[in-house]
Amino acid sequence: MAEELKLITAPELEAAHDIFKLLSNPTRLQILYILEQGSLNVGQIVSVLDMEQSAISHQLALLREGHLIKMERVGKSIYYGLDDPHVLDIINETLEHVGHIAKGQPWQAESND
Amino acid sequence: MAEELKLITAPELEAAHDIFKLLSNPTRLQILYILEQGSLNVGQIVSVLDMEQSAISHQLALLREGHLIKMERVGKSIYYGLDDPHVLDIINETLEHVGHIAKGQPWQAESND
DNA sequence: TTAATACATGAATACTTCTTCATGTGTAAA
DNA sequence: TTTACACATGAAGAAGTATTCATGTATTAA
Repeated sequence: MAEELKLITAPELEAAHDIFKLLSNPTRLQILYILEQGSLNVGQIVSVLDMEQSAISHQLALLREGHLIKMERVGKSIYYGLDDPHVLDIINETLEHVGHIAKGQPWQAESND
Repeated sequence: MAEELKLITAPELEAAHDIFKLLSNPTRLQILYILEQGSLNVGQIVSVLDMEQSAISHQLALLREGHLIKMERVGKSIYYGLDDPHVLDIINETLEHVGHIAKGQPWQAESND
């Protein structure tokens, strides 16, 4: 009957779900991607992504609540940086994965570019 | 000014978003997790996850449209299997990641909270 | 203290998603 | 050709999500 199937445990499922929910948004993906390249303040993130400050702040709050980023006030501005670099491994692995699809290439044989 | 920031390209962003959307659901995560252990028909998936057949079928349709699973009819039943084993790497990496959190372990043994 | 800057946050709205219920479709057995 | 079984699919409602608008808060300068 093949009843020896393993399931994801409830706490792991919930934690994984929380992470994937945070990653399932283009704005948050870009924020994490650029923060991997260095900490930025809100104004810089806003201008790089060319979005409204309020929209960025709301997304930053979600990422902060999920412990994926951390904030640090410096004078009047607030700098954000990655708090959990490991999630970038997940993002980058996914980007490599979809890179092949987006370029219409087969699964392996990345080669040039 | 740090204007040499790299952004995720639009097609990659869209593709990554599509994948993370599919992964940001507990039912779909469990489905992918058990299908990694072997192909199953719908009735088996329903009984393992203990959910309504219609709910499972809807989620299977989404995973199928996203090319993460494939179906094969055998008699009256339809068997589903992974179509993109690479996404399981992403899921498993995430599960390992959250495993540490769920078990209350530090990221790299920084200090004992 | 007042004003300006940088950012956070609550409310409202449009949009998306998940589940359930009802029904449709394909296959096999009678 | 009926009937039963296994599964898909459309519609509807509830719940969650993202953005905008308006406003609040912390910091610095005047």
